[in-house]
Amino acid sequence: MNEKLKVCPIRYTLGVIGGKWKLPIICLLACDTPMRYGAIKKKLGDITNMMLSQSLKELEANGMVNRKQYNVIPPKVEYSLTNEAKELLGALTMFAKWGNDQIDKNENNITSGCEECQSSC
Amino acid sequence: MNEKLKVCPIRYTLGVIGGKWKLPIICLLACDTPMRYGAIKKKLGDITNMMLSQSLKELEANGMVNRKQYNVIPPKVEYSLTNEAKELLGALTMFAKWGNDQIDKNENNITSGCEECQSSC
DNA sequence: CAGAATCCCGCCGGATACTG
DNA sequence: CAGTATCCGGCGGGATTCTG
Repeated sequence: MNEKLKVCPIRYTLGVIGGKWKLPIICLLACDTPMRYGAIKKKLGDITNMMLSQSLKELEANGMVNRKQYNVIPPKVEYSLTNEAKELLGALTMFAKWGNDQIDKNENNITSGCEECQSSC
Repeated sequence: MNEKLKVCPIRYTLGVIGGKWKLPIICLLACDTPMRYGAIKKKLGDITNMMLSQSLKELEANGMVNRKQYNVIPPKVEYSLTNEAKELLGALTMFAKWGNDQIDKNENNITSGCEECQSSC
């Protein structure tokens, strides 16, 4: 992601939101209320500290999340979506709609909530 | 993809178009002219037969491409996008636009064509 | 021409333990 | 509370070879 290469913009986008956990995190933060590290972890349920901190770090590096650190003890850090990230939500909604249509078409007895991020996605 | 699971529709969508080669293939076929196996391979350049046939097969299984086989010798097979796939192109365009904006923002001396699929994506 | 079969490697992501 | 450090297995994808 940080090399200066000619790259397909779609693949660039998928690189930013790709991987197993970034999308669920973005969905969680889409509610527009800053969330603490522990709260995100609790919502996602089975993510490890390793994966969560790494995913958040990469999302931050790509300008997707704001990290606000309060210098208190015990530590408190809040994460929220950047405006750039919010601009992606529209496209994600289209993906969700398309995905739902396909799921309904292929196998017509499926419930279509987002299990991982526990939200509407 | 074929298990009957509650699944996030966005992740379902990314599952369908995910992987290294499916997106370039879709971009190629987006021109709306059916393409032969060999033509796709030639355009993509460095894809192996393994990856191309596997990607096409999975795309077909997920209702993304039509496979038209002419029973002649030597074999001739043409691939094209299904209507379902075409419904995704709008969302892909949004992804491309967002990706371009980000690329321009982060590193402002980059050309933004799609190197892999040789098309406008 | 349009693939299938096999073998193999890198790395994404998981488990566990530790810390300011 | 909010993370690091280290080790490790599985699997996505590549190289090569073969065929109807």
